[in-house]
Amino acid sequence: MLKLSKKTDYAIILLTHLGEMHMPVSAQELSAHYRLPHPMTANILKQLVTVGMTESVRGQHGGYVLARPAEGVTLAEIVQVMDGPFTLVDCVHQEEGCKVSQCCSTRGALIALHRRMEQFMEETTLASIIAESQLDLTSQPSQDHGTAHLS
Amino acid sequence: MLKLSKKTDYAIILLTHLGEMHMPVSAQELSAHYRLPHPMTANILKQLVTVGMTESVRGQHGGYVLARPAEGVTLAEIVQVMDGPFTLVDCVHQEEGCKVSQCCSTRGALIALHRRMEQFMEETTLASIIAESQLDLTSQPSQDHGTAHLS
DNA sequence: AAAAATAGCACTAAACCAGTGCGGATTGCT
DNA sequence: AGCAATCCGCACTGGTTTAGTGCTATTTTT
Repeated sequence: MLKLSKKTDYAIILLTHLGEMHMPVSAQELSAHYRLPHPMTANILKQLVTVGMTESVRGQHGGYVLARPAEGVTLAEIVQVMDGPFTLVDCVHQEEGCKVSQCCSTRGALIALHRRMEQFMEETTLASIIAESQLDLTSQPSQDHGTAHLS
Repeated sequence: MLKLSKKTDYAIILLTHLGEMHMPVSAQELSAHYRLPHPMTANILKQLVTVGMTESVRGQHGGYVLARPAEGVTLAEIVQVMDGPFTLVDCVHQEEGCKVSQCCSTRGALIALHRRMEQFMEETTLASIIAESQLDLTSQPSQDHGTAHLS
């Protein structure tokens, strides 16, 4: 299915939240705020620590902070960490072409789509997500979830 | 996982092939040519008939043909038929916003990515895939028919 | 009648996803 | 010192999806 996994989706939401804060936020708070199952939230945050995207503060009033500025965290990286390497179709990463390359006409088109997605995800950072959401807040409260700013 | 299912991938390949031919091609021939499991191939082609993308010719020397000109069959449609509706994240299709919309900053960016992918898939037709592959043909003398991991 | 092909079902094994649980370590507060 | 909040690391489970298989019937050509 051409779909982000829930874990990836959650990770994006959580990281974006951390990017807006400048003090540790606990898994507890995050799961309550977004109504996500607490163990899920905790697992995701733990995983993000192990790959160096967040840092943790232990003990009471502890929590998580972004390990790097929000400008430096791309959507591509988040997807890669949570979902594994992005591979629209397997042959994208088979450098010498698939085994039936001389009769398969579709590789070019699929790789083109793959590249476009990849590029968009590379360009989109937590900072740009935050910036866009700020715009929406000022213009319209809830209709017409502003789209095109990133396009 | 952000990936096309194998069935979708196979469908694209098979339809592209049919788009290049102008006579019925049997499931037998197709599965042999691309080294795909025959029952798989047959199932996919049958499914494509039921949704009106291909037509079948029964009996000896029968097979499948495109039901419509290759210009009118989009990648979006194929994905939709084989994989179900394209939904990068669930909230893309929740018109009134997700339950935490007022605190979720990420919807805009994900919808932007979704729209881009959708647009590319709408623009890409079997005809354009075929056209592109014709260009590549000028430089591919590979002669390897090992296993068929095309996707 | 035999052969080649599609039609329509139903089934299975394996992988993956989403979510849960628990015992332990670390820190802050009282 | 003791307690509570919090992170840490690992393992487990139930359910869904994917990929692939099988069988019987029907249609058409030779």
